Amino acid sequence: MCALRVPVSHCTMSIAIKCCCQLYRTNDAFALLGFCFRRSIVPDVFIFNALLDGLVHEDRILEAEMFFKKLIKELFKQMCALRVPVSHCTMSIAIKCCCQLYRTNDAFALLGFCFRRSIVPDVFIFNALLDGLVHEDRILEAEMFFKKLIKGKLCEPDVVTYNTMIKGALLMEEKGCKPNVVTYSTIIDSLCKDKMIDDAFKLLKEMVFQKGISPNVITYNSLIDGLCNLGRWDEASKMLQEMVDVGISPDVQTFNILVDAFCKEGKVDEAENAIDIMLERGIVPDMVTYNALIDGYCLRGEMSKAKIIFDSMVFRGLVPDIFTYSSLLNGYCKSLKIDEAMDLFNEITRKGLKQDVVTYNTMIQGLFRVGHCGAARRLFDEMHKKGLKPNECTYRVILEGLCNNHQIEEALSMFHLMGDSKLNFDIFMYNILIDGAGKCGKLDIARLLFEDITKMECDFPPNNVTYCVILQGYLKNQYYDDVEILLHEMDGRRYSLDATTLSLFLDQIAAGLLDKTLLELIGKLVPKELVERKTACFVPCWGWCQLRAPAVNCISFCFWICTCTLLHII
DNA sequence: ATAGGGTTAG
Repeated sequence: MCALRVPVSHCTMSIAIKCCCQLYRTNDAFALLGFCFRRSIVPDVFIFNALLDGLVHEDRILEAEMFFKKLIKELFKQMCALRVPVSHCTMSIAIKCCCQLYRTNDAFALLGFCFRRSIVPDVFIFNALLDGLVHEDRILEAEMFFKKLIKGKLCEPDVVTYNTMIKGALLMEEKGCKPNVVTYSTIIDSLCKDKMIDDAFKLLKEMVFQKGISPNVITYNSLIDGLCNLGRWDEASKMLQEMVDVGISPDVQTFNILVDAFCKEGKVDEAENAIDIMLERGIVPDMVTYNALIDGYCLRGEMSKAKIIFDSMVFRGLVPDIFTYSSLLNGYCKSLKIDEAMDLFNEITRKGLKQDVVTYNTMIQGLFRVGHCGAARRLFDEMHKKGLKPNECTYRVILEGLCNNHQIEEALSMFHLMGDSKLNFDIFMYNILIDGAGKCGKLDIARLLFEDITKMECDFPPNNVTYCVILQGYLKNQYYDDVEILLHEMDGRRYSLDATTLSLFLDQIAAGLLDKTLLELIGKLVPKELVERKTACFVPCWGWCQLRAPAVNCISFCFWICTCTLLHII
């Protein structure tokens, strides 16, 4: 193969090694492993397993044991010597390998290696470790590790994590150690937080009907919170009713969940209603209740009402905390009352409360909004001096602020600085910059950034927003060459157009800048749920269409309706 | 032992 220049891939080696092992020629397989290293082919868990399996087949158990112990050390030594980079992927494979071989302790040692090498473990690595513990019947340790992951926000658990934990709970029971309402509530709560509410209900059913364990007020609160966060209001109120029916009284936290959910939806009246019910039931609103309500008014820019709630809170003897001030600060900033915001910002320190990264982020954003870029930057420096570490949100706010104030070059240099400091920059940051560049008329920059993330091996592929903002950049700058390709790519990725992008398309088609044959393709990119909405709006919509673009025929009728709905024209 | 407040692109 080498003589014929047939490329020898990882797959080839994997097959060859497996083949040798099964033919009782493990020594030859080890020779091939050496070949892998020389060729910089990184062996994976299947290759290691084949080799170990081969040794075991040949009854070379001691060697297998030794091989395994050496494996990790040797592997890294060889890899380092050959300058094969020890990547995140290598560690992931090695850890998984250990776990599957009932060597979870070794796997945890490797986790330490990760931290020392500043390789950030991800959900796959944590899942492997959890699974390893469960496999070794170390369920309690698994449960502790799981809680540590959640509390320390070390990773976002995924469906595999939960399946492992559920499997663990079942295994626990088999061993005669029964999981109780706390075990189940812990898992249910994490499922709810991750919007996996249907799985949470599946687990609830299992808990109630198969294990005979009754949910408590905490279980209900978690479920109600999960439903509210998904906007599934009917089910949330059903749960609330069910809770009362089975004789569990909603407590202050239950109401706080409801108040907070109403406020976030902008339904402050309903939140006030909930507080009235609360008072009728003799439940005393606490700090969290007031903060939620204040935040609700601030989000709507109703600062005088927010202030009234603030006063009544103080009247009731509650001392406003950093959350209270932060909401008010956000409210003033959002309504562009920058002097009031600044006064409040200074008041925080006077009241003996500590400024944190959130209050700084809010204030910096506010200053950028009114164009006070210098003041915003000074605050950013001040934050540094105080030893407060800027987070991803800080950088987003600054990038967006600079872009909106036409300082795209500064934004770019800040972005590169972030890259050097190994801060996590993600698709959000790219979207902000692409959008900003497009708005500043720097389409070349927008295109370069877009190319950056569409070329192979980028950690984060462009998302729906990326496509929308790059398209907006193209349309605003009347550059149409790639528009159709981009739309096709969006279709292939099942992405959809948002209201802003749609309206830009509409306007330019109506103005004759873009060919109307694009409409069919655009129509495909309108979210389906909108197509099904309100047939009653057909008539006025059609009239509006003809008024704005008489040339449009009915191929894209649905598209037009959706556009109108999106733009709140009907 | 398990649950509830503040900042975040278009």
